[in-house]
Amino acid sequence: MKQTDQMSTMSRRPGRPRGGQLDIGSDAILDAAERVIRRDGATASIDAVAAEAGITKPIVYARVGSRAELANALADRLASRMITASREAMAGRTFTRESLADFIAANLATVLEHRELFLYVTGGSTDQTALSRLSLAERSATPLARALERWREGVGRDPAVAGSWAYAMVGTLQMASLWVIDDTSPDPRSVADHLAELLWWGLAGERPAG
Amino acid sequence: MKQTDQMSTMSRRPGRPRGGQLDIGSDAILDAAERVIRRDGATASIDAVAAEAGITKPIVYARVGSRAELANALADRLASRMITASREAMAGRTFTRESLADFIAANLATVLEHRELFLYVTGGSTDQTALSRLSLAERSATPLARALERWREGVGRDPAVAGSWAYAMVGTLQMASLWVIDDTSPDPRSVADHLAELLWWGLAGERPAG
DNA sequence: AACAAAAGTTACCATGAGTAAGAAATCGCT
DNA sequence: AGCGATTTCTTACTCATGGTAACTTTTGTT
Repeated sequence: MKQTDQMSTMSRRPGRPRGGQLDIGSDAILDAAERVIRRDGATASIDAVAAEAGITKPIVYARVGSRAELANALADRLASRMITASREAMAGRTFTRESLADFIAANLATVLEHRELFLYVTGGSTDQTALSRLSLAERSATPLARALERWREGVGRDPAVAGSWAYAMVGTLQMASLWVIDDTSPDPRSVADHLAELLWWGLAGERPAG
Repeated sequence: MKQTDQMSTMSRRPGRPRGGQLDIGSDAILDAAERVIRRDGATASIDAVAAEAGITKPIVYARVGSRAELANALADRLASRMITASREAMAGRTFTRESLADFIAANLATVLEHRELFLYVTGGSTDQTALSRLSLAERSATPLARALERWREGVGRDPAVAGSWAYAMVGTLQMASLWVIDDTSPDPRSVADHLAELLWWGLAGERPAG
């Protein structure tokens, strides 16, 4: 135990480390960022992330880039978890109003599991441009839009609505997530049912008889 | 013209001003904030707002409060403009799919008129809690929820969906606004038509015959 | 006239993003 | 092997900004 660089709380000496390079890649930094955000909330600083990863700030910049790029990478992770949860909820099921409600509920549940991370990636810093604030949205909306396009073509209806519908659903989910997180809403399952009730008839493309 | 405090670029001397008090209220400060945000974008600082109003930072804090409270007050203004635009678009019309599309288009147009202000109030600073990020949403969602509740009761259907539906519509509008602002979307009128197509059948509460 | 209260500006502090400068290891060339 | 160039870190800094304390001038009160 005479080695001094075993503990993550130890500070390394300056200069190139023995062995040529630290084995801390961007994945480990993103893991550390998630831990810090979960612990300290969405105000987590880059310094705190670096400390959690056992490194210093300039390494964070070297590995993952600026704060906006960090948020972007974390948005990717959160989006892929939401997509995974959605797929599981829909796996092998036909598209019905019930499965739509379960799809929405799965997304709300995933956001609730990652409350602070969601606030971090959607909150963004003030200087984030409109484009960068679309990042999380795009990651979810683009595959959704593709799926809607194919389906609309399949049922012989105009596929041009797909993009708007995908962003509408993502916006609905984001706002509903915020509402649920804030705890002024009914329970998530009810919200999911209500949203499915709203969206189902339009999505299904069926029409009143009259 | 021998007075020295005519120009807004002049700096006043310290101490209580002659006459007892400056005649700059919170409205004038909010006006200044809107000008600065329109000119400099959503990154406008409190100092810049104060300078535009011809005063200094502590006065901004005395009159309107912290940055979050400033954003809140500006959110009120933007929300009331959107509500006004909506009312004008819907005035004296029955609720049809066309009027719904016009309602959505009016909201998108208002956001496009106040592009940077919209980004300022929805973007928020990193430390804003979930609750404060709901502020603009709440202001639009609450009256909308009331209207939906009354209408659902009127047609004899469960009014419990009103809250969820209101937040869904606000979320849809916010995300669509962001997409349209970012200029990667189709033209706003098409987006409005697509969104109306999605939402109309659920809102109308009509059902397929089969 | 003297003093307290009010209402500003200036000057400051704290924090945090991002970067330049310095230190210790490795690599490459003779 | 020896030694400078390069790499890869940490430290230490700059800069911008939200927020506040300290100071200054006018007004009101006794």
